[in-house]
Amino acid sequence: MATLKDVARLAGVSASTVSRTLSGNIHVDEQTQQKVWAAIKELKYKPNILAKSLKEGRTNTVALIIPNIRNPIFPAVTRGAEDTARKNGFTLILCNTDEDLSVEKDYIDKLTNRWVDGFIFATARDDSSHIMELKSQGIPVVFMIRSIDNHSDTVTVDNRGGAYKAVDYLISRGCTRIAFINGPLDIDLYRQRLDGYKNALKEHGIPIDDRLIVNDVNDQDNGYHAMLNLLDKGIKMDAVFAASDPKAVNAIKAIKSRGLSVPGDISVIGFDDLDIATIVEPSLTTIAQPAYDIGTTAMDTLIRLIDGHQNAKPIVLDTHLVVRQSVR
Amino acid sequence: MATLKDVARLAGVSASTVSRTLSGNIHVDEQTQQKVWAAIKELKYKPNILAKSLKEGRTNTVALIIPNIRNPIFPAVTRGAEDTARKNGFTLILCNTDEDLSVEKDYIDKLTNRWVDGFIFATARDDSSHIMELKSQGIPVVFMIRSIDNHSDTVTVDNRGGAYKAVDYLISRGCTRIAFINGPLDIDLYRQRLDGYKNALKEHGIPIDDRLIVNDVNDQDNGYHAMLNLLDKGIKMDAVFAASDPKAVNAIKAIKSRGLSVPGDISVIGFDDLDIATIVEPSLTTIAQPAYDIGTTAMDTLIRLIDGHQNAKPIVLDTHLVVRQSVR
DNA sequence: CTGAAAGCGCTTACAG
DNA sequence: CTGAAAGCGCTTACAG
Repeated sequence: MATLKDVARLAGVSASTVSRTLSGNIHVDEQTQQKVWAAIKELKYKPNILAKSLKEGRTNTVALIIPNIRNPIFPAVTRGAEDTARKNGFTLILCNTDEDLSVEKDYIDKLTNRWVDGFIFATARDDSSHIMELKSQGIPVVFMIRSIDNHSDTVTVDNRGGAYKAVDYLISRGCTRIAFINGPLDIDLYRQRLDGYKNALKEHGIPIDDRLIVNDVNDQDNGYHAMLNLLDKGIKMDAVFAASDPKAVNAIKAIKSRGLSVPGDISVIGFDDLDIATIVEPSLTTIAQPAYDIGTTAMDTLIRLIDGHQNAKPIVLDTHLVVRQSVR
Repeated sequence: MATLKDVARLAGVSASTVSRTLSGNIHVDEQTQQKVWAAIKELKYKPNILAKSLKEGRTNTVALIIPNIRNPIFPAVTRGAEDTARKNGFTLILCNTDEDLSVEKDYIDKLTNRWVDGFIFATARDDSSHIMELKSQGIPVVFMIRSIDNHSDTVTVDNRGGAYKAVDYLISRGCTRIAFINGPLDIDLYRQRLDGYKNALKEHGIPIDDRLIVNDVNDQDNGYHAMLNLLDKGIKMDAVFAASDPKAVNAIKAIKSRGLSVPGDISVIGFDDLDIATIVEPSLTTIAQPAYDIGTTAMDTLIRLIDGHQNAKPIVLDTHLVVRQSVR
């Protein structure tokens, strides 16, 4: 492949001049420019980005670390992050960890070393001290969807409020025995949704029954057996709040598999508003989060950080109720 | 951040020696190594991968270009590609084009310039001459899922055979008026599936009725209105073969929306075997493709290419019928 | 407006 | 086994 020097030689100028006409921010004589461009075309020259980045100390590349590419919420969020990255001249590297900490650490190791200008993490858990360490080294880091504490470079949704809305809606439809299928509590958003669930019950004077709460549902089973369990124990319930749409879909499957009907016997409400919410039957009533906007906002925040600005406050986006057929 | 030189200075050795103890393939005195490692630890030194790659002319990074991250077949395939990349010490950059040629060209421009050692494309169309040009420049390129001609570095599925199986099965269940909801014909796999569809009909002596064939269904609508149209025209049919699971799901939605039942009035069969096949009601009978294996095989093929080997033949993986509830 | 030179942070023949 | 030097392909003060 042709290099800067090859172009310079063919055009009869110095390497500096080629570099300058390429960058465009220093004046180069018209005549000279013509010769340079001609040489570039003839040699099909493309600058070596590695060399450029090494010199400039910046790659215009950012990494987005997601925990599970097969959970559709992440592709949805990714689209927003991608579009915003592109709009600002950044390339996005997408890394999927499958919730595996060692995979995540490998990616960080590889990418930290000047490959990328910054990170967005959608993988934070309470034990993510390795990410905090990155941050403390001065590497731009933004937390998205999940966060580990209240620092400023964070884009999340109002999980407490969203969960409250879900449960409040169920209660308004006459439900009083409301089960909660929740994710692992070492992820803050599940703690927050649990809070919202409890708050709503309390405010309506409905006692909290711990037997109705299942935390720590993992990604493999994703609520199917958790729901089956609840059903088979004979615990009375008239509704289920699932902390994500995939969990809600699995809960519906489980309920049906026991010969019960949704929402006839048990109402189900989810959290996300993914495509599957309109595929499952009955279609899923759920709390919508603005996936695309989460992505764009997180990327904007990261780019500001890379450009040396400070971000004032954590950003918390709103959720809203989408009523479909799964609540009576 | 600390550099090689900083480490060398602290350890009281030359940069060469640090580099050698790091690489591990040239003998360095035990004593010296100890000093070097101590310095590395103390300074928290991490090598600058940019500089390393520039020198070595290789980044151990590969790009996977996919057309639509929200179509679950691509996340599924990506997992396989990722795992194989990691196993071989490569980092995977995932790029989503949203079927937009200009986005694709931007990615190629940026990544070709030494960012990546090779590409896997799942985006090939008949007009993808820009990809062939990459190949002709000697850059390792593998086609996956979609291909543009029969060259060796290609991992696809037996689309003709798969489509044949689908239609053959419908016929075996007594269907004779079989509609076909297909994708754009400038993508080879849809031409092949069309071939398989026609072959199966011919072999069973069933006339081909062009009014039953809808090609060029795009990703936005993805079959919903195509199906509605077919229904509203009053064209008689007892089955639908959809060229992908998302299209099949949308066809089912459309059929139901007209008050007809699946499979009572119309049987539906898909192609993919994604999670949504078990979410939709009735659960979807479909032709399964080995998504994860496609990913691993494509990545293996690319890595062989990067390592300077030739790949003998195009790889064509098999499909199989998964019977569920959507065919009577 | 342009060129020669230094340097980004590595690796690797070349000597010893 | 180890060091000094050259070089990967760029960019950018420094001179002129």
